[in-house]
Amino acid sequence: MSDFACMEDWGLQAVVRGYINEAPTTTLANPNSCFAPLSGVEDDPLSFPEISETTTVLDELEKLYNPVLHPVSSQTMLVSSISVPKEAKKPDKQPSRKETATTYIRRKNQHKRVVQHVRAEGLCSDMWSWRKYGQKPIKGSPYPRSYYRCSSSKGCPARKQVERSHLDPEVFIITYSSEHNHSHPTRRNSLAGSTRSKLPTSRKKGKSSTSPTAPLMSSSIENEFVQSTSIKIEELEQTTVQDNEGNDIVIPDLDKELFPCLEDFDELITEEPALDVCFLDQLLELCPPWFIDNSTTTSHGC
DNA sequence: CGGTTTTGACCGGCGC
DNA sequence: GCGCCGGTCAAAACCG
Repeated sequence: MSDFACMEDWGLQAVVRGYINEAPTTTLANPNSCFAPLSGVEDDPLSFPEISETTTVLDELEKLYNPVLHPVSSQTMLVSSISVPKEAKKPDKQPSRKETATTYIRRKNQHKRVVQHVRAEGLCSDMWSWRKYGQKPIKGSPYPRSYYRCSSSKGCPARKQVERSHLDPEVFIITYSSEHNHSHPTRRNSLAGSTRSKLPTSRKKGKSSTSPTAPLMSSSIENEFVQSTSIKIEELEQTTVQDNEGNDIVIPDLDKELFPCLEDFDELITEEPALDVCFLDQLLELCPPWFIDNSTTTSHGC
């Protein structure tokens, strides 16, 4: 029986609110980082304003990014990424570091971190290949956290942490740290070892299966998503979404049609948080003149 | 053979 | 200084 059989009813705001209520000074950024290497955004002075009142801000953000998020959502990417400021203020009278997302995030290796809340089926959020190098039980959460490093290139400092939200097991919290020092891989290096049995088989050497990390979450399920990332991305030649009237709209492969390389696309979406304007403005620059001429001023029809 | 996952041990930061 | 805890290492096993 699948762990995700009942994973249908989680809403965007529920996820984001749940997080932000715990971390009131978080900053939204990079909402469509589905394609992005998730470079750190807290250094960017153009980052979104700080969120204090989550409900209205989130409502507006949702409206703001609807045109962009909808295609992303259709690829099961659900929620924007959240960047935690490097110098998270120590809240007054906060019980301890283990209580909030902000606190446990601001330990060592704090250069650039981007946190995503993604539903299980949305874990195909990047095209890098990752190698799991550790798993730890996290205090306060029934689910362990898995640690991945980029295996696309030797020496790549990129890291990724995946854990399930203890608030809702449907939601995976993905934390990226550091940046890739190489270009996007076109294919995974190897699939060897990536399709092992989901059920934890007893290890031959008598290593105890009573590890505190073992039964808490079937990491093989999580790994399956992580490993299938690049494959799923490769399969995304087109994306079909529905407009307000329920008509299917085929979203062209922007990477292939508009951007000479993915890095250009990454720069666009990481450098310009105000996607609804800046991103599309730059997009328009890349469009042929005849296309712009035929576009209305408000539709951002690209 | 070359890649992966698993998992116990170790290290270092942080709070008390 | 001590203990807790998160992050990483590394050996062993697994997989194509």
